[in-house]
Amino acid sequence: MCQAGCGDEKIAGGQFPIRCETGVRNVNTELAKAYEPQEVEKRIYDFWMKGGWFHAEPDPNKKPYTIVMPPPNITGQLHVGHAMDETMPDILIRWKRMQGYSALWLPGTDHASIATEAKIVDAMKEEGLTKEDLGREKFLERAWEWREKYGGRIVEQQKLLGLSCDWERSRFTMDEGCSRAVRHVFVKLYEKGLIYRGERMINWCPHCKTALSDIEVEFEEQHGSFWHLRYPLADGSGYIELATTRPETMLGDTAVAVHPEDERYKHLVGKNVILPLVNREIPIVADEYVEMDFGTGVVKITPAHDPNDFEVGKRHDLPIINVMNEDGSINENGGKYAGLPGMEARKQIVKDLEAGGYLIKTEPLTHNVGACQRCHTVAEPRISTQWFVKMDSLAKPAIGVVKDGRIRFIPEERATKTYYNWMENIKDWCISRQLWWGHRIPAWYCEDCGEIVVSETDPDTCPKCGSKHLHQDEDTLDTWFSSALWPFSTLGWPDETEELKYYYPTDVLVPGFDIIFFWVARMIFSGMEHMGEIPFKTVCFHGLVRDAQGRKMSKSLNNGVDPMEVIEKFGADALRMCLVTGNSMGNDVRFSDEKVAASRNFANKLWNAARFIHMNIDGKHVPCVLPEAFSLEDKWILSRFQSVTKEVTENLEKFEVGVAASKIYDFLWDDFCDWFIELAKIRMNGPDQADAQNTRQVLCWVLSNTLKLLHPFMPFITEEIWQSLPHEGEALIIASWPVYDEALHFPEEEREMVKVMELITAVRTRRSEMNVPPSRKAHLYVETGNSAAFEAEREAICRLAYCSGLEIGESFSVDGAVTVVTAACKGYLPMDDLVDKAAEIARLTKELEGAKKQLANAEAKLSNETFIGKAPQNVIDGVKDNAEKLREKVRMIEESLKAFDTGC
RNA sequence: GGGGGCAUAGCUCAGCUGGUUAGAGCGCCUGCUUCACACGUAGGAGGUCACAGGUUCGAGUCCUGUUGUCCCCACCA
Repeated sequence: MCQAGCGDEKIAGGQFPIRCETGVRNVNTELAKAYEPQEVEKRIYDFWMKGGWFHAEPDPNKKPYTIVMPPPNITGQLHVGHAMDETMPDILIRWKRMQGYSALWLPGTDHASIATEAKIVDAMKEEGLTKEDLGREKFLERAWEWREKYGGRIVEQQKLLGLSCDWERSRFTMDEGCSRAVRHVFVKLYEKGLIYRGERMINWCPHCKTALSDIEVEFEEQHGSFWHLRYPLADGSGYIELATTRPETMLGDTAVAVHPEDERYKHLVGKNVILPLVNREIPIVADEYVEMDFGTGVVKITPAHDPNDFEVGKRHDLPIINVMNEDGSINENGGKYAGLPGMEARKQIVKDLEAGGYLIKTEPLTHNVGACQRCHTVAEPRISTQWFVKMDSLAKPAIGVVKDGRIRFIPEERATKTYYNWMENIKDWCISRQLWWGHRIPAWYCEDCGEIVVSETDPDTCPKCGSKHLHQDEDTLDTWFSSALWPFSTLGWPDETEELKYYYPTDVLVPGFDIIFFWVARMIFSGMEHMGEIPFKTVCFHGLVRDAQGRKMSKSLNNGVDPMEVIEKFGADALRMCLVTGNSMGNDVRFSDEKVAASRNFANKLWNAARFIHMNIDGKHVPCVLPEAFSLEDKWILSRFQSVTKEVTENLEKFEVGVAASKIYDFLWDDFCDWFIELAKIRMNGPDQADAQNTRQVLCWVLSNTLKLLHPFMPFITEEIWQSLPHEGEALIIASWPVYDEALHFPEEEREMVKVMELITAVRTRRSEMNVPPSRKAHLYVETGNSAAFEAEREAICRLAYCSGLEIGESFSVDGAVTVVTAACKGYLPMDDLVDKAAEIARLTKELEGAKKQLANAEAKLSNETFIGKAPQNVIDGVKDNAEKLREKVRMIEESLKAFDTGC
């Protein structure tokens, strides 16, 4: 309980004493010298949860501010990339919440159809089970169990990171509402003719046994072979030579193509060749797709297993022979090779070709091979019946809203170019997957009349023939089909909820660059199509988090960083701060323990500043309000605080989160701790009780308000300390964000204080250069035309510049003294025994040269008429001021040198 | 093949629409058992802002080219 009996209770277990409105506090002993985040973070998070401050409701008196979380996959646990995904928005949300917005930070998880299914299949393998053994229903039961287990774990980890999400509104891409939205969209697009089913060339993963969209295929450089083959002409007049990287596909060859202009082969066009091993007669066709310069200029055409060949096949009306099973093995069309797995077939076919004399040579070749994004199995192009979204009409408005600036990308140029490039060349989106875990396609086939029924509700009868024999399409939807609806499906769409009206469109999205096509682009066209409105106003792309050597984090390198370990070791605040300081949007970030340690040190610095203040206010009546009267340094720190408040707010508005963080860091460490606290010590130990009290109040006020600025970045430690200081209001998380106050801006006093600080630094530097220990004090004479600031800070100068005494005046003549010169004054330190006159003269001469050079520079500028004519006034004034200072400095140095000459 | 990023101190990186003397963290060197903090404090060394041109009164910043490096898209069998 508070000594003053105000009844205020402490947040259980805090290291600091009770919080208290009156400012009277218990005297605290035995505070840990180093900040220990583990205990604090847990307790503070509970405190926030109990306070209900993460929850947002539509409120007509407030402006909405919305961020939806990129839903992490439920495949496992959080990695440091997620920490990046989530820290940035959490900073923005906490900031906006403090600014009084109804700030909604909407979390959730993604069912991640293919990724999750693959994991479950792997896990089942260990039990010796396959999907088919279990059957669809049992498999889905397992999947939901998986979701319970891992979805929950992710949320726990996000809480440890300090995310201030509205957990009550947490969503899952396969929950009831999202599933309804998915069906609604599917039916709507189908009815508009924007979803169709058809037989097309698609990418197929033989391992996952499903179709993939184009962007789910990643090209990897592989070392392979280039087999040069000879196909005999049917008329026995010779051979035609060609080369291939996939000899097994020859089983499905239905032609050989050459370029129509190729003189070497013109005479052969129209003739036939005998396909070796298969003995099928296939034509030689002419097609411009063939590049004359590559290989022999002859291409074998396999329309069923190559997208280009498929096109050639269409142009020449070639038969399509599918020779591959779902698992990549050769099917019955492969004759004697039927049943062989792809690689086996390749080996056997090469062997047989060689034996038959059809193999000319084998060359090594590095080429790009498409692989499944999930399992990295080589993807096979394959003809198959799938569902597609027709893209061209959807892409147009999605390009438009970025072009006209309704949606802004950051970094702008880089992101928009990438986006346009993709959107403008977009192909139809293959959305069906031969998987079980996901949204099942809402299409039913009538077994009697063949009618396809696409419906939001499960149909009983065929609307065409009335048959009851309907079966649902076996396939599920691409996992991104549901995440594309995330910004509005999570707000209740297709219902017209209050939330949807209030919070949509959302404000910012903070995704990684890697999902610009998968997710960002698709949300944009979905938002436009279904809501008629953009899904978000700004997209801030962040870069990749790399390891200390700059390598991509990957399982194979085992260089991934577990954010939970980092939090355990350094604290969540340190991790969060580390992820944003010194970074700019869109650029990759290197992660190292040293970097987190730097942020941890900052937390500790803050902790100790608070500890110092507690040592001075505990047990005393210190309200956290500004005093009536300010000293020079009070005005200086308050004025600095105003500037920082203004700048940090502006930086956040421009999403310059890294710059904002460094400004708070510098202010707190350099200005507040290294200068203001040091100055405060003098005043609080001095005889002037009123001034000592004022000092305490200013210390409290500045720290308390700086905590507000820092809170979005380092929420835990700031809340902990803020609660321990005299404060108004329940919690820092809902305190008002500081607003720039002109009444507390003192530019003149700031400049005066800087003069004093420059003198102190100059003296310290000179002493340090001469290796004088702080214990050895020296008298200081300060020569200045304007003594007010130096007089006001007399005590400070003595203490911080290690003076035994201080005299301030217009002119001194001091023998055997070390001289320091700043822009505003000259100081003498009589240290006869330490003064090496020759060295002093050399040093002063060097300094004079430097000053003269700078002065000449400035004067040259000022005498340049075009500069005066064209440069803005503030720049000219700056140069003028600087020249004036330099002239004074030159004069003072010259004077000192003269004194040495005359020996006085 | 097309597009883009990056190149600034020993290392990792900031540097907004061009504007006074280019900054930070870490590392390094030198003082300091100063009554918040050695996860500290006070100083110091260290940069031709990749290279070559150009625009401008003025360029780390804008333009062109060159080199190195990384990424994205396309996918020549």
